[in-house]
Amino acid sequence: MHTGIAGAVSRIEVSRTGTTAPDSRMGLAAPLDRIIVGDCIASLDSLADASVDLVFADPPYNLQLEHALTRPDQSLVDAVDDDWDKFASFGEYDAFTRRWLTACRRVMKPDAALWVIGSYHNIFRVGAILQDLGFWILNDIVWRKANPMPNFRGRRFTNAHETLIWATRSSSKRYTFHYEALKGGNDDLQMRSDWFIPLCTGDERLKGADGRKVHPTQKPEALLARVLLASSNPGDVVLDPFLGTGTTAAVAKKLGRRFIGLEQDPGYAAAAERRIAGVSPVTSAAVAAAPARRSEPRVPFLSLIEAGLIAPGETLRDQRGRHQALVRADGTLLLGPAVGSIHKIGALAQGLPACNGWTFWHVERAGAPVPIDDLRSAFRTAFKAAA
Amino acid sequence: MHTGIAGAVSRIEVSRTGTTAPDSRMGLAAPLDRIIVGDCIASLDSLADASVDLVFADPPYNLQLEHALTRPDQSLVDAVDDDWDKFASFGEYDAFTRRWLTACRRVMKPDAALWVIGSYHNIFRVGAILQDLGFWILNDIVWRKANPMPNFRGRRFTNAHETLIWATRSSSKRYTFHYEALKGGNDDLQMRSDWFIPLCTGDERLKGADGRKVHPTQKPEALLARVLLASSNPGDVVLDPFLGTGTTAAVAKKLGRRFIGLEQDPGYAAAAERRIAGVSPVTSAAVAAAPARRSEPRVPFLSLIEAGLIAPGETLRDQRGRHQALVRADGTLLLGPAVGSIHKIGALAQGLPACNGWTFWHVERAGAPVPIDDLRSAFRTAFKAAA
DNA sequence: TTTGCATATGAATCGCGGA
DNA sequence: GTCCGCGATTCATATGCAA
Repeated sequence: MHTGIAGAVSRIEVSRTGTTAPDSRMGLAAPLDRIIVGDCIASLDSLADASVDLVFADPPYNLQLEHALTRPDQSLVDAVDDDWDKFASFGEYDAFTRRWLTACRRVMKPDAALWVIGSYHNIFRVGAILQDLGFWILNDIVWRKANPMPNFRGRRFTNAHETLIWATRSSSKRYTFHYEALKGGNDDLQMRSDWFIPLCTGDERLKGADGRKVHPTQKPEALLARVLLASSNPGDVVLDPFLGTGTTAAVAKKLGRRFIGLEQDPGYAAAAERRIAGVSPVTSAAVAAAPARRSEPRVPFLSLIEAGLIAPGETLRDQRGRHQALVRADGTLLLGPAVGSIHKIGALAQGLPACNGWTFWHVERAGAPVPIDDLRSAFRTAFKAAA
Repeated sequence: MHTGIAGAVSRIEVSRTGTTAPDSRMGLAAPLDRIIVGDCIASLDSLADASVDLVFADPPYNLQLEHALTRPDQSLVDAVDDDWDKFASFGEYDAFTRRWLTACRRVMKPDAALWVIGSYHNIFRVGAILQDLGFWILNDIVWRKANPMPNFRGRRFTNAHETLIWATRSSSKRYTFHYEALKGGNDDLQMRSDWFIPLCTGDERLKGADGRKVHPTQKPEALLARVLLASSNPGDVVLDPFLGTGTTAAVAKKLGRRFIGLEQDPGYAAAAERRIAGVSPVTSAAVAAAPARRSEPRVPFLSLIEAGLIAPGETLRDQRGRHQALVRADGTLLLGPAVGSIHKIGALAQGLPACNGWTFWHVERAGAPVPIDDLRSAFRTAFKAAA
């Protein structure tokens, strides 16, 4: 599937703004916004420990595996025990998978995440090995293709999807996920695990001088964009160990992320280089981190009283006026004999184990109930303006 | 999760029309249209070689739940915490998987096929072991749930699908696939690998005397119907090694297939028996693929950006140009310091409690304002076949 | 009878930061 | 590292009761 593009390239500087990442314990500097041409494992081994925030991998389909699988003799063997000779090709693919995943794991920061995309030929093996290595699967995602190639012989279902696995380096709880941003771009409904995205065609598809596609499995930029928007921040370092013609790098540049691209094939790397050079980043306002409720500064309820937004002695009620509590000067609430935080007293009032007091309690303003969360927002706005 | 159903049952005859299959090389008769209560492996070992045409397996998923989960309203999610789903390690789960798959393989006819359903917790392991044992994967199928449980903490994508693997016993090319029937039931389009089917709820869901669900993971009959119609013939013997409350058997009976059901739990088996007794086979003329249910063609605003119909950084305006907002790369809008969906920001701009962003916002095309709803229509038209 | 509101629920690996 | 408390978080259906 090679075209006539480019010759031997040992290292390609992709961007004039390329810099290096801070030294790590290994004392090596990671080359940012560049493509490293060479063996994937060797290139990974040259990177510093804990230096990347996100990995996106589109690993190769093992040709040897394909060849071995077409052998006609498997039906003759009534397999109960493993026959090494028979499964040698799977074993080789597994060993390769284990090597590159292990190498990726080393260069990932502790809270980094990894994405892998594959089809039924390889994704089950990749997923099982991921788990064996200690990665922690967060979701499997289905890329539903808008326009898949039909099954010409009519012997199977149209292969209309590919599978992505999203996993953290370990089962530690911290990872990047822009939940609210994705929800906001989806009619205020949380984004599901099935994504409907067209194939990479038309102008987006890289063509050689002969008009033929440069790479057989070029992924759509829309797919990478959703991955990067969901699970990385502007400025994050995104590593693609099988860069191909550079979709990951192009989208990373467009969205204000840094990238490290590894590619064995100089032709692909050269095509990727030219492609990336032509990418203009979108404006920072279009990609700047959106304010998430979780990351907003904490506001003690007491601050609202101190700011005069709520008076000591006022009565708080729930939306429908079924529960009420008295505001004390110290920022606690009084309900019968009980004194406690807005959350504790809200939970107590409803007989529930927990409660978000900010959204549960209301004060009366101009004859209508106003959530105290609105007062908190006003406080934050005023505070920001003052600061 | 047991209900008060039934007591000890050693073998349950489900149908008065039950017969036995022809003797095999092992000289054992397979009990047809019956449920065998007992250990799955032992029961499989009691069946004759090469005696079944199709296997459908819904094995334990090995879910690894760490804590109780509550909905935002503090109600408790009734999770799958049954003993039968607990395994000490991946290694143990793998060994279990290898045992039952190997046992199934023996009782499958040479041209028989097998289906397994699972989630990301187990399906990668199952798929890899399938391949190791010599099964030949034909497709992986995605069951897209119409009404999945949301992700209550907003920490991941909604887990909106499960995966099925369809595989033959070996790489032999012969297997049953009713391509034309499925195509006919799908508006004369090839049936794709992503199926949109609702959860099993309402009257179809088996309830105990206490009104609670009998089985935590009962599958929808529509799913089994599509599987059996696609990959089996009337009169074929369908084996389910994890019958549960009998969906496979009930659909098999309805569609004129024979079944062998294995179930460890006498309570589940008894419920299945009663259920199956109430099933009437449909006339053979009516045994055709149920029309595919089409998902609602909801289009995320983000998809318009991904498709290049709107560029990140563009300005949206209302019809008369009195309000404007900036399009962000993630499909949210930016208005002053506020970031939110097209609906939220539309409402904010007008000072209204709600707004339909699709009709409110416009982009400029050829010097004239175009509602973004028109772009959505264009997107739908371009990809309507896949909805 | 119809309409509308309140409630129930589904295979789920479902916080985070400061002390 | 652990502990503790704040406070963030849900969608499509089905059903039952009230008006």
